[in-house]
Amino acid sequence: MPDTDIAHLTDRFMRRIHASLSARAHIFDTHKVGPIGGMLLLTLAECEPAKVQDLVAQVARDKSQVTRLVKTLETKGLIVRKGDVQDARVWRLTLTDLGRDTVRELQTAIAEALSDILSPLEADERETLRNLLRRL
Amino acid sequence: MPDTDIAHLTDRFMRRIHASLSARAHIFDTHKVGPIGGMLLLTLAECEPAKVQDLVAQVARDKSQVTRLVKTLETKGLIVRKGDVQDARVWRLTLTDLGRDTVRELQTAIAEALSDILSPLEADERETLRNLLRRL
DNA sequence: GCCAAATTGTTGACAACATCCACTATTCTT
DNA sequence: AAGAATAGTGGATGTTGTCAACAATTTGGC
Repeated sequence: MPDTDIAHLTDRFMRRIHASLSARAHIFDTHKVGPIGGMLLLTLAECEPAKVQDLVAQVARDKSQVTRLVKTLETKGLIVRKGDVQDARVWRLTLTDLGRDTVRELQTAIAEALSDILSPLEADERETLRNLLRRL
Repeated sequence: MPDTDIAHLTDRFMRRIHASLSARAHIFDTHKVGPIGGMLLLTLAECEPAKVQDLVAQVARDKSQVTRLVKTLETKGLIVRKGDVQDARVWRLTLTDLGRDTVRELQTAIAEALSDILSPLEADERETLRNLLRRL
């Protein structure tokens, strides 16, 4: 019963991250990728070459949404789609050089924002937070 | 730098809560309050009688959005607005009996969803998670 | 080999949510 | 009393989320 407020606290935490990032979006989001577009790029940097389905699983969004975002990212020249040789249904997504640059910018921006927000926590506390979240 | 994934993990966590709740929304959300409408009711249950501004601060949303949600909650008969005696600009928001019932339903629904999602954590671990989040 | 079932990605339609800005009314400051 | 600040409302617009339908392809049983 008292666990209820965890949802509220998490929401507030997420909102702070979002606000902090969009506040300086004009600096790093030069391609107007948006929050979820950024997430896609970041996860793509770890799953490369990924299927659309991989991204769907990672970012936990509807596949239709991912499809559309992938399309806009492609037209912006940040990623490329190649047909898979084994399965004609799937597209293999990879980052372009431009996309990789964008990923680096995103990573430093997020790191800055989080080090700002997480400042009240010590290093080991952040570690336990990360571990707890990872186990969920 | 390695703190970057905390944002991603938190997002996934929040999405799981949201999905778990909307999956059974048809059971408890009889008045179609929606996620943020529910948040407003829950926080109102703790700040009563609250100003719109209080809710804005608590749920970290734009005030115009809160205004509109408050209006729909009022027309649904879940809350009532009374003019403040000391400050003619502010409205004092209170829950109706119907609203209080809804809050109870929401609380049990969220408790169920969270006990589901938080099941991999022990009780003391949930406690530390809550404490860490609260300090942010 | 064949067919039903499942999977992958795409698209449309629409609702919910978010953001920005302007505006009125009221209070506070000095 | 004048100007700045605050509370709440409303419009306009864009983004994100959800649902359902669809074609193309693969998979598994028989």
